[in-house]
Amino acid sequence: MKTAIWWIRRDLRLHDNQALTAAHETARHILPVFILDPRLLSSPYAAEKRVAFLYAGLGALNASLRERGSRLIIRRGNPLNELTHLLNETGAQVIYAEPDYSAYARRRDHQVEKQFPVEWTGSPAVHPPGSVLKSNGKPYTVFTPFSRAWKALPAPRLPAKDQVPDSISTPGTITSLPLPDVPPEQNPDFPAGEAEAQRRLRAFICSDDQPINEYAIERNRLDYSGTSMLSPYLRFGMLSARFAAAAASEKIHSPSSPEDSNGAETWLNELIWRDFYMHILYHFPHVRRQNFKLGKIAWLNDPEQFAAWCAGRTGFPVVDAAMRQLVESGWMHNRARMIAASFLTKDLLIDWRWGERWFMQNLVDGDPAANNGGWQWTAGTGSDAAPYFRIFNPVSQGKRHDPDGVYIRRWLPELSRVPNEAIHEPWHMTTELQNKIDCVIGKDYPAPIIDHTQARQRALQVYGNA
DNA sequence: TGAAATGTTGGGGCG
DNA sequence: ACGCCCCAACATTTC
Repeated sequence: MKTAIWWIRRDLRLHDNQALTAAHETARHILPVFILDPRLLSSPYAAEKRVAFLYAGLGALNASLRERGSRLIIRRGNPLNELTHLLNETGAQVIYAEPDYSAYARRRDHQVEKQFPVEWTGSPAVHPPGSVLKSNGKPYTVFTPFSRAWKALPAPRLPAKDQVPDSISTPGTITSLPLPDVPPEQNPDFPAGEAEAQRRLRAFICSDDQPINEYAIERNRLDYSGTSMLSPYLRFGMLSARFAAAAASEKIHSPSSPEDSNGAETWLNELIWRDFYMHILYHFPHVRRQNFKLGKIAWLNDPEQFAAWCAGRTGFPVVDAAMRQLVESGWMHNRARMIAASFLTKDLLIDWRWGERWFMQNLVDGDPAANNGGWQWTAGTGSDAAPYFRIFNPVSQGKRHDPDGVYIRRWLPELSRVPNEAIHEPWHMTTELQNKIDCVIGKDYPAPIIDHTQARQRALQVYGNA
């Protein structure tokens, strides 16, 4: 075979890339193609920061392709049309691509495979949807048995180091749009590209301090970077999920000390949750629109309260810190995601879909499956969701996971002078103190927009009816 | 990967 | 020594 298209979608990497490997093994020439799809780039769920991260990732991928004598070909438009043009221009005989699982992606890919020969290979999941099923052939809807079956599959193994082809031949005649401009300083916390992803993975698992060993305990701390912060890289496949899982498995089976496997186990479990939600979205695509379970919930959907939540002005410090972290940095600690989501759906009784959309509009790592799964979990409407009566108390969550208010002060500078005793409930400060530290509640920082105790009772009532 | 309400236990103060 | 109360600490149940 002469020429193959490597259609890149959410696998912006050369390492452990099965589509690239398959193309390289069968074709003399490879066209690495990325199609900018206006349907996705201007969708109501698109996020400026995520698009910037994607563009920066395309730049990084292009750079490593150039080191191998190749380059990235950028097109813009409807993917079916663009692929038609490319196949006509180049005479390529086959397309290699990694599957994707959202409803839109599957419709798109189905159209393409009806017209052209496509070889689907690899997966953004560790174990692709369809590969983890109950003995009756049906998908799991409960996490624990899912994870048991997942772990019973052959463990993913680290691919050989020399697996990345050192030379990729790409015809020079094919035209490409220029690489999209990356707004400067857009994602300072997340430099794009697989080199950075690999560096972070190594720092997390292999470096001297090995944060993964403490992950079981420290992952819940908002004021301490105990998480891997790899989600954006996994989202765009700058890190292969299979590669990450293999690294975690290796750590579990040969830990530096026996108690160290605990952290790696816990982290692997999070990768399994990621797979679980991809499988759920694949088997039950309607979850993007509807509750997986529970009837209709009588949401209040107050637009002003929603705006306050989005802006981080609810008057509950840990919630507001989380929401400001999201908007300012494009990322939110997972514990904070649960706290913020519980507050929106339970305390404010606002439809989880509103929160889901806001997260998608702001998260660098925003992924339809994981984000939807997380929201339905917290709302109590998902498969294997938190029970409806599990309602987070924003004050006690703050005290437990940010005991000294470091996280709160990091994102809410107006509270920087509030003493530790009051940092989680600043409305308890005396007016004298408020004046003295120049942080008047209701002026410099909002008073709580609801009474949590009453809101909790109300949520139990409303959810009880559903 | 909750939190609040309710129940139980046991030590210590005290008459 | 004993019974009684209080209440913190822990356990269990409920939402």
